[in-house]
Amino acid sequence: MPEKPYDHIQIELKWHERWQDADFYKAEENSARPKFYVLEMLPYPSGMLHIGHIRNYSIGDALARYKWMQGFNVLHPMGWDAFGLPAENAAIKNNRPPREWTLENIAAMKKTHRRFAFSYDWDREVSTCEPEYYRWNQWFFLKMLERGLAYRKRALVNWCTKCATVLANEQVVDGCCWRHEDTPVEQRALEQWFLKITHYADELLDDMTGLEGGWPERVLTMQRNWIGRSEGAEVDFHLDGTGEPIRVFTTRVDTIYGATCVILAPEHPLTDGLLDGDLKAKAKAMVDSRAGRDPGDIDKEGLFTGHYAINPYSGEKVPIWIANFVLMGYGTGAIMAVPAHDERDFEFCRKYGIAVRPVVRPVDGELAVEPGMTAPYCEYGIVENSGQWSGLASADARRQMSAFADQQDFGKTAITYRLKDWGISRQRYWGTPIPVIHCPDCGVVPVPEAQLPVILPDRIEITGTGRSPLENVPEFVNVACPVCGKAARRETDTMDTFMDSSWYFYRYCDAHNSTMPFDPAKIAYWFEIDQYIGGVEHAILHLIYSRFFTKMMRDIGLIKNSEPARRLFTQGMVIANGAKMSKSKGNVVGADQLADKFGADTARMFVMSNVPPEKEVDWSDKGAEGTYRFLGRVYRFTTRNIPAEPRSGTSDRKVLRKLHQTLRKITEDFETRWHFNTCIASIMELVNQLYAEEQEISAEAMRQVLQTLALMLAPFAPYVVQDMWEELGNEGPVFRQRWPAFDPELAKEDEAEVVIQVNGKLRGRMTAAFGTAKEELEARALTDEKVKPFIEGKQVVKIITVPDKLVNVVVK
RNA sequence: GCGAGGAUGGCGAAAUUGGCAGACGCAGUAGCCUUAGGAGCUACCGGCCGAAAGGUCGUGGGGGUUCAAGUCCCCCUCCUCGCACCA
Repeated sequence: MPEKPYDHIQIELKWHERWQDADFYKAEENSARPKFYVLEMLPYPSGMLHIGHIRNYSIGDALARYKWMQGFNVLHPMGWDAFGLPAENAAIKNNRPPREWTLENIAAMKKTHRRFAFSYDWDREVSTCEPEYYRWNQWFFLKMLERGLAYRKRALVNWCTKCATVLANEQVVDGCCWRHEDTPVEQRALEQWFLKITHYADELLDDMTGLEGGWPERVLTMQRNWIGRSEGAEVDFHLDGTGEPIRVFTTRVDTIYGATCVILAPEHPLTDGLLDGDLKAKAKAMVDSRAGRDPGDIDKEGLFTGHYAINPYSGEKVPIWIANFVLMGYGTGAIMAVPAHDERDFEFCRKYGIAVRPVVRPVDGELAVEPGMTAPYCEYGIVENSGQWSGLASADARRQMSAFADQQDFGKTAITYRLKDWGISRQRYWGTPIPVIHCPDCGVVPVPEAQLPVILPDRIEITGTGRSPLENVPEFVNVACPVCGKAARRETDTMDTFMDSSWYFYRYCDAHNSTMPFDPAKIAYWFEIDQYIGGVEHAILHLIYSRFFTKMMRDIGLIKNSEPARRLFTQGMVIANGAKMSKSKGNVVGADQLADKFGADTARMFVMSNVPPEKEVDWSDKGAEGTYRFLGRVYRFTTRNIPAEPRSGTSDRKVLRKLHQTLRKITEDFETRWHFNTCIASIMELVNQLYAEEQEISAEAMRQVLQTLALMLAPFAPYVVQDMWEELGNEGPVFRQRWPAFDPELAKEDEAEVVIQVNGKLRGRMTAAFGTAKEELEARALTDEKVKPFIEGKQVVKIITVPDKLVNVVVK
C-alpha cells in the first residue's frame, strides 16, 4: 500500500525501465493468426509529445492491446515521421539547424514515446530523417520520373516575403502566411518538381465508394471537394478580327446561346495582347487587390477590353471583359458569362449593364421575360432560342452540343479538377534531396540508382534568404554529370516532407530492408491497415498523398492493395485557450507534465476518461486526480486482498454479476464504438461496489474478481496492471493472457425491475421474475401502494406494458 | 452562402433500440479516521416548495407526433468545424 500520495509513479517507472528490454511484443508475420494492423498518425520528432498526441496514442494503444489479447497478430508500430516544418522554421529563425534532429533529442523523444506506448517496436523503427529512408524516397522519385509521374516545370508558387521561403498550399491560410497572418502570400514563378497526382484523380475519387463505412463521411466529403471533379466542355470563342481562339471551360454548353460576354481572368495570357498600358495597369491592380483576401468579401469588378469574341455556335459577337472573380487556376482561366442562368454571372452583368438573355425554360413553364428579372432564371429545363437544339432537355442539349463542338473541331468534352499536381520542391535544408543532376549538355539527368542515397551535407548555414542553403555547399553542389562526365550541378531543392509520411507505414512492415523499400510479401500479409487513427486535420493532405502513393506503388508492381487503410478513425482535436493545441500556436501542454505528476497510466487514462474519443475537448487537467485516485483504489484493493481472507460470500453473486456486466460493456465497446469514457466509468462503478461489498466476498470469488479486473483494465492502464498482475502471483506479461470472455448467465439480473408510470410519470417500481405475464404485472401495478393515490377516483383508459421493463397506466 | 456536427446540473459528461434524465468523475458540504492530512474511508450533492415524507418544474427557444420525447418531425436562436466567386 503506497505510503505517499504519488507513490505509484514509482511502479510505473519500474515498468518503464523494464520495458527497455521487453521482447514479448513481436509480430509474427505470415503466421496463421488473424492479423490486425493498427496505426496512429503520429507525433513527429519536431515537437514535444503533447496531450493531443497522447490522446491519439491512448486510443490506438488500448485497441492494440485489446486485439492482442483477443489473439490477433498485431502490428502497432507507434510510428513517428518527419513532418519537420515547425522545426525548420524555428531553425530559420534561430539561424541554426533544427535542434530537434540531433541524436540526443531524438533519443529523448524515443524515451518519451516509450513511456506511453508499450508497443513501440524497436525492430521496426522507421526514421524518415535517416539516409536509408532518403534512399527509398529517392528511389520512388526516380521510378516516378521514369514513368512520367514526376516532372519539372516553371510554376507559380506561394511565397511569403517575411519567411523568405516557398509555402506549401496547406500553409496558406486565408491568403496569408500561416505564421504571418497579416502578410499576403505572393505568387512567384520558379522551376519546380511535381508529382502527377492528377493522373490518379478519377481513381482517387472512385475508390472512395469502397471506403464508405470505414472512413468518416466528413473526410470523404472533404476529399471529394478537394479533388473537385467537374464534367463539362471546352469551347473556343474567336477573337473578332484575328480569329485567335479563346478557350473557355463550361459545365453548361447547353446555355451558350445565352452567353452575353466572355470574361478572362486578369492574369490570363491573352490579356497582354488585348490591353493597352492603362488597362494593363488596372488588370494588374485587380490581381494584387485579390491577394490575401477572403474570396467571399471581394466585390465583383471588371473592365471591358474593347474587343469582341465570336460565339462558335450562334456566330454572335459578344464583348470580352476581364474580371476579378474569374480564376486563372481553374479550367482555362476564361469563361462565357450566361447571366440568365448563373448567379455570379448575373450579379456581374447587372452591375455593368450587360445583357441578360434567358435560354432555358422550366419543363412546364414559359421563358422568363428579361426586364422583370432580379435573380438568375431556372437552371435546368428545356433549352430555347438555341438554334437547332431548341426544345431539347438541358442534359440532352449539353451532350449533343459538346459532341457538335468536337465534330466541328472548335471544342471538346472536358473534365476539370480542382486537384493540382503535387509540387514537392522545397528550398529548405531539411528534407530528402531530389536525386537529379543538371548538366549543361545533357540537361536534367537522374542520379543513377547505385549512387543513392544522395544525403544532406552535415554542415550547413541556414540562410533564411529563400534560396536553398544547399546552394552554398560546393562539395554538395558540384558533381560530374553521370552521363557525360562534365562538371554539373546537383539539384539543391529538397522534397516536401509529406513525401516521407506518404509511405512510412509500409516501411514499418520491413524496416531494415536494404535492397528494396520493403518486401512485397510482408506488405501482402499486413496490408491494408485495419485501423488508422488520427486527427481530422490530415483529412486532405496526408490522407490523399498516401492514397496516391499506394496506387503508384501498386502500378510499379510493389504491392497489390489499392488503398492504404480500410478503416479510419478521426479523434477530436484537443483545444487549449480556444485554439488547436500545436507548437506553432505556442499553447501546448506537455504530456510529460502530466505524467511526471501522476504517472503515465493516469495521463493516458485521464485523456480517455471524460469524453468519447471522436469529440473535441477543451483541455483542462482538472479531474486528473480523480483518475489517479481511482487507480490507487484499484491497486490498494487488489494488494490488500492478496491473499484472500475467508469470508462469507454472501455478496459473491452480486459482485460477479457486476463484474461480468462490466466486462460485457467493455468488450462490446471495443468491438463497436470505442466510448472508452463510459468503459472507464463502468470499471469505476465496479470498483465502488467492490469497496462496498469487500467484507462479504469469498476467497474464491475474490480471486476471480481480482484477476478479471486486472485483465480488463490492462488496455487502459498497462503499467500498474502489470504490477498488480505479478503481485497476484502470475508471471510474464499480462498481454500474453487472453481477454476474458464474459459469461452471459452470470451477467444476468435475477429479477427484472419494472417501473410503474401513471400518465407517463414515474410513480413506483416493483421487481418481478423475468418473463412475468403482462396481466400479472398490470394487476400488481394497479394495486401498488404508491401508485394507488394517482389512480383512485379516475378512469383507467388503457395500460401499456413493456415486459420486464415498464407498466404505464393511462387515466382520465 | 453551402455542407457537417453540436447546445443536458457549479464543471467535464452519461442515457447504445422512443421507456426511471443527470451514470462516472471534478468541484462543493458534512462526518469518520488520524499526532497531523494536501492521504484514506463514509454520506449528501439540478431548481423551487417542504422539518421530513413527498410534491412540482426541468435536457438552447417555440410548436407537433406518441400512452411515453434529451432521443422522432417542423420552425427559430446560438456555437464549433470544413468548403467557399471552381464557371
